[in-house]
Amino acid sequence: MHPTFQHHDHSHCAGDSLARAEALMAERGARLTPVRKRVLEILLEAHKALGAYDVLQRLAAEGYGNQPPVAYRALDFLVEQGLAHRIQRLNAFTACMHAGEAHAPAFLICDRCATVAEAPVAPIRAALEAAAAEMGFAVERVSLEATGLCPACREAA
Amino acid sequence: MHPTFQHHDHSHCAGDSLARAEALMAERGARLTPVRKRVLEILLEAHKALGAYDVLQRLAAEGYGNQPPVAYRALDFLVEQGLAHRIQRLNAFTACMHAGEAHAPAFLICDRCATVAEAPVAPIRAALEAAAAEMGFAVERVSLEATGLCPACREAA
DNA sequence: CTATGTATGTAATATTATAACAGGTCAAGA
DNA sequence: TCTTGACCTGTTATAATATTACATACATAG
Repeated sequence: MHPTFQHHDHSHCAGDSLARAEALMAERGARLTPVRKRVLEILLEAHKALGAYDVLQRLAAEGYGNQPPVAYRALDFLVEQGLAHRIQRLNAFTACMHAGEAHAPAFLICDRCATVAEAPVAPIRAALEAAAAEMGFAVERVSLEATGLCPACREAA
Repeated sequence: MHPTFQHHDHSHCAGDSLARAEALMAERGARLTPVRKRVLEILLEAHKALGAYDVLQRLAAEGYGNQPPVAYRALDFLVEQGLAHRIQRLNAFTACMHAGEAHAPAFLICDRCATVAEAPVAPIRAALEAAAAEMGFAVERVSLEATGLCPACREAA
């Protein structure tokens, strides 16, 4: 089974990711400011897709600004930097589990518990780009999102 | 080059699709009422993704209801019946070019002109399902959307 | 220290989508 | 024929998501 769906010590993987993010940002000269860092932590802690307003609520509760742009800006920054992904289907955001690894993510979204896993699908992206090229279309960005039931919810059902 | 991106007599392909849609609905005992039919026509005529409110505006101009649910309900019906697709990335809808054919669509969305083409990617879906299955995840629905430049806009740029 | 670019805070508003209910249409069965 | 029930349409109201515009603060290079 994929790690995302296993029971695991969550504070661990969150801590690792955070450390990696800080290293990456330092390397790039990008600023992981307090708001941005906190937003990333929030996403990591949640370990599922959160809406911008969910994030905003938590920020506000901690003394950060409580207007939408505060959340959206931080989230946009994280997405640009590859530290988070936007899940179109859910109008929501999730922390990236492979920051810096240059991956072509596919998302598996559980309809029940809203857990989001990243599946490895580099070959799929290659196939799509080939098909598109044949049609004369130059692909820039791909989003591949599947809904269904994760192992846990599958058992429960 | 793919037909969608070629210059073509548009009223033709729209007419064909409409006829096919009517046949399909008759076969299934589903009701392609005037609003629904008109919405499908609007999508076919536009030949690109339209937002629900774009559709609504045109409906209202023609004497149909002018409140959001009028558009959303018709669009939802068309999507359920496989006569249209929802493009998550754009919060928009487009007529299906292969109604009734049981296809797993991938969408190629031009960043410039917003034209949307359906690319044939059945094998891709199969690959994704296999990868997901290995992780214990049961896929129900997939959306695969790529942005980039269509042939025409590519030349223009 | 001060000019510059970048980040944050806030108010206002735009865009997308749904809930809840009333009335109309139509076909099947009493 | 009349009634019933399913479904479609219309409308009001509101929720949820996202952006624009502008003011303020903050870091840092010159």
